[in-house]
Amino acid sequence: MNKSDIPEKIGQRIKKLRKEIARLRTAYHVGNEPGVTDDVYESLTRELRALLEEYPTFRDPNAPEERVAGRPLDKFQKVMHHSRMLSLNDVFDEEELRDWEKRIKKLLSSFLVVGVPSGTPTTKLSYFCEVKFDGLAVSLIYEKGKFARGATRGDGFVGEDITQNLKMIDSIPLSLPGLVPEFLEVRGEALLPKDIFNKLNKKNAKEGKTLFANTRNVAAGSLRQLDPRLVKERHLDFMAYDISVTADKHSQKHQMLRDLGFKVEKLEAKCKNLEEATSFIKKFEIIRPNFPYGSDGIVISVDDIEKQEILGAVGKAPRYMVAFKYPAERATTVVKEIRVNVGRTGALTPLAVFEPTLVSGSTVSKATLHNMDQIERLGLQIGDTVVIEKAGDVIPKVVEVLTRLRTGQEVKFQMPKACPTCGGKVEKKELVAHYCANPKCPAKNERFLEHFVSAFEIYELGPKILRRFKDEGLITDAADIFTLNGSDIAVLPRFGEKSSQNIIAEIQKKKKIPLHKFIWALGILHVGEETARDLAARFGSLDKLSVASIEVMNEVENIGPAVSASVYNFFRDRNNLNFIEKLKRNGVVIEHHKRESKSRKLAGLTFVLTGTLSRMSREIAKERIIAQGGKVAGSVSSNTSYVVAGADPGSKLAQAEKLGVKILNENEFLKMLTP
DNA sequence: TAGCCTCGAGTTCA
DNA sequence: CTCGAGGCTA
Repeated sequence: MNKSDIPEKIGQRIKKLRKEIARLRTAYHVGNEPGVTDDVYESLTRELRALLEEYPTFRDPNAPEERVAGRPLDKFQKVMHHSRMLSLNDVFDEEELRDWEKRIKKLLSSFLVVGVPSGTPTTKLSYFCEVKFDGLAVSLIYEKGKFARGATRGDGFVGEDITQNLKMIDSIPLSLPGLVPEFLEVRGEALLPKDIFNKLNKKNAKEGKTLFANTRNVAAGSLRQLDPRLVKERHLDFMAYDISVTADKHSQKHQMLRDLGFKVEKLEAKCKNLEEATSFIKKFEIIRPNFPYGSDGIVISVDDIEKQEILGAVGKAPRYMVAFKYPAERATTVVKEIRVNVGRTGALTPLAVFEPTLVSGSTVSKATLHNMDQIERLGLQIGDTVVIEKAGDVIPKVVEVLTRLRTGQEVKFQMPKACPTCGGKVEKKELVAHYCANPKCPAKNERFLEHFVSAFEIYELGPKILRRFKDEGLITDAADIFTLNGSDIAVLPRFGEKSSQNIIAEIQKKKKIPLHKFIWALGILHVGEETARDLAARFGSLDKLSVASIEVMNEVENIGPAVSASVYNFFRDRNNLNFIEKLKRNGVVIEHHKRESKSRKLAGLTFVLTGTLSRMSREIAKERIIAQGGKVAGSVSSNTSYVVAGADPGSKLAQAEKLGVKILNENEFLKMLTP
């Protein structure tokens, strides 16, 4: 929200947020409604809190966000906890973590060292880091070594007695070995492993039932079941993290729990300082996606229990412990503007611009909306609050519009009637796409230049440099690139002698180009990398291709009427022929298509590459597969022969596993490549 | 002619 | 990565 917004608007936003948050809360508790996930709920709550912080006048002691936690349900017996079950304060980045350290050090110094003025940092603090599980906090009571009672956290003071259900969890010991205190309390998290969650959802999908949103919902839902047999079927797990015995260090308690036969996560760290804690946080961030249990963060505590006691708790959270929360997978934000980009073909693509928002570890400020249809499907208007996520953890995507948060001030978006860059006429071709009809549109030309140099693999010429060359009048079309000389470039500010020489050398090196790359570079409508290869293989030279009839082209595999017409028309256009002539004049040499190489050992096989290969780039891997008669596809299907998985593989690996496609690691793949 | 599969084109952030 | 559309197949 903008600071210049008048308070009245803020007040309305707060009201709307409160209402929607309340609605989501009941939907979650009563109706098990999927769709909107916890992330969305939390994202909205965060906005509300931030607004209230800035505009405290809107605070309302009776508002739902001031309530500490949900009330215990009536179905189960209520039990009083022996000591309050605290929850944790959250920090969302390193800076907030350092602020926390500053606060506790200041507190400790004023308590510990008499005579030292408060504010002086104490000696070093050591920390303990552990995984924060995404489950349900549970307290277990052991009397004379026997499991006597177990309860949920409830509101922290009073929880629900779910002893019967907890007994169904195999990893909760019913009796403890050796000599143990007469009364013992163990705290930990009841949760559902991810693989069981996935199986459960697969089964639900098969039976047409609604899917569970996440592992925590299942764990919480299961433990609320009145029939313990249902709980047994769910195969819940229990991870312990605290025990009511005296110890010097929190880390020692973990060891005691292990000795007593509790399951305690192995991944933990004793840290000498906050830097070590941060590196543990970073380490787990990488592991997290493949971690067997759901987790949304790391718990960092002051390891020394004596110091913990000095620090104590404020409100419902201890001061000696914080939860570092990883950024959510989904977040909400407000669409400020819908911008329109012009592509190489003149296609107009709308782009949503919104307040920079942290999602899945990076700050996102825009997302493509593809086309008008997509906007209508979403029902998106400018000013709407939307849910965003990152598809495959990379590309931002608008998932949904929260129409309930509308103020009535939203503005409907319309495709411009004129091209946003050149003012040219906009035509609606086919069903959905809009195009700028002006052949001289500067945006179109720029996109074409970028495409052209990337097909020629002239890596030194990025979009920014191309643009400058164009603005400075060094080039008017793509063919001019090949007659550039070093002194022209070196004149420009911020270009040195060396960098201009590099650019020139690179361009000269790339003058020779294989036929298929050249065809691709021309940017013929419907002719991409693959089709260009097919054409090159069939016709062998540009001259033959340029005179080919529609009928002959139609005979080529994978080429139908739309493509052949487009190619045919391209070579009947005088401008295009002139352009090709100019390229040749300027020194471009088109290598004739080489006959298939001797090795055809990969013929008939289709590969899909995912992740990073250590010994070669993806581009080279692709070339080598094709050189041996194989094919490379972009996505995994039942037709895929092999998926080659490098480091950090993407979702394609999971897809391969699902479809039972064979997976190769880099070494196996290399073996297959060498004849 | 419907329903796959593939390709093309446009896209984001660090 | 995603959407639309071209090409192939049943």
